[in-house]
Amino acid sequence: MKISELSRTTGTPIPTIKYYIREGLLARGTPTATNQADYDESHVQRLRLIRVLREVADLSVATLTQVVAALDHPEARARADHVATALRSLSPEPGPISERSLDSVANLVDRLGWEVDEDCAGYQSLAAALTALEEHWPSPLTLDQLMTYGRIAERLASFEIPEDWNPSESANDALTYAVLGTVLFEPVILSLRRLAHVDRHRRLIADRL
Amino acid sequence: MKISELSRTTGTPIPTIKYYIREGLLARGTPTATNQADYDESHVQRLRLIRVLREVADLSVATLTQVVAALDHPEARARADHVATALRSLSPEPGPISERSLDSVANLVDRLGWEVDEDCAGYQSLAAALTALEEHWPSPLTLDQLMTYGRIAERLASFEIPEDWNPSESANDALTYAVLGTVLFEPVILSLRRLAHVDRHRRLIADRL
DNA sequence: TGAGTATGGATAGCAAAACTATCCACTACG
DNA sequence: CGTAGTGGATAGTTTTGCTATCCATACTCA
Repeated sequence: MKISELSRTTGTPIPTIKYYIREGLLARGTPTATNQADYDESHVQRLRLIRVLREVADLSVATLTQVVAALDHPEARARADHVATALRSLSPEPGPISERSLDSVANLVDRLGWEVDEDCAGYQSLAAALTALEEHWPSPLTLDQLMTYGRIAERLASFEIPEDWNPSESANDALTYAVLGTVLFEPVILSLRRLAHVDRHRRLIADRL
Repeated sequence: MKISELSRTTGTPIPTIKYYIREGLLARGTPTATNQADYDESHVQRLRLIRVLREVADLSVATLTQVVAALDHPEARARADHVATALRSLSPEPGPISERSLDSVANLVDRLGWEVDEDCAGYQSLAAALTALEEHWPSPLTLDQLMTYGRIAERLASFEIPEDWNPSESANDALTYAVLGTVLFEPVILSLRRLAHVDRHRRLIADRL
């Protein structure tokens, strides 16, 4: 497949494709002559992924570099760790983290019985989020409140990854779907929460009259 | 209070403050001479809010324009609508929306018994999120699955806005807290979900051995 | 076979966003 | 009185994410 066809099937301008190649987001085609290279299905897939992450999830090219590094680097580790690494690559380094928040997270994870690594997806960004909360929100979040959030997250996870879930054939596909699922489902959850808040506000105010 | 003090107490450089004023995010000080103006506590508050929304939530200045418009524009509408408007201003216009997705949202809201406006916070962005899902995720989301998400969102909302919740004294404070709470708590929820996913992956893989 | 278009690779240019710096006429303060 | 600070305007800077141009070569098809 030539670059023009790659461009046509993915709807991405040729200069943009060249740019992604320069930035290392997309592999070079296999060269067939000094100025000729061949692109295949894997390029189409990758390019589609890049476009979704850029346009739907609004990830920066710098973050995408991390993501493709995680995808292309299926080292000899357990499958679960892969997913953790891929997901972690989605959030470009978190803000400042306080000791207190880090303790809270450790405590929470312990009490929930989760076995997660300290540098896995969500761990540091949760600590950063709690630090921001500490700093800018009037009342501190108690461990009990955090536990409630944690159990809701558990409920979400067990609903989203059913008991009979099977990892895809290829590890690469598994990672791709983990990444894609994360960025596609998060907006759904957040929008629903906002909607639920609006409804609850309305309800409580109506009750009061 | 002079601008230098405003700068010192909020840690924002003077040129940046001037920039925010130019952009309409911050009110001008009350002039006391041709080149002298007075800033007060409300300026400090607003500036702090701006910094949190910019640095923690990474909102664009354009979006902030919407937010402050919502905050400064407490028209004669019900309190709940205010909150809905303020929250809506947080998500700068959503991507493409399909008919199907819009129907799904209407259906869902109906079945959940929510009474929310079609142009309130979350409604359009949920439709956009579902459209993206339709387009980029292999299996479509059934209404039952959506309902499950919806009920989890309800649980979240009723936990976060307790029965005895009281709107703050001033409407402006209420809106500010609604906005601030939204951007501060969303990362907590998303991080926890990612953590829960990692744990569940690990668990399922462990079970399989 | 040769005219015209396409290709890969490099380099330069561009537009938006979010500041940042400079300037100027003035004022406030010690 | 003089030095530092101020409000307002205008211009410059940096980063990001593309686009556009160039050139030597190669493919395409009349």
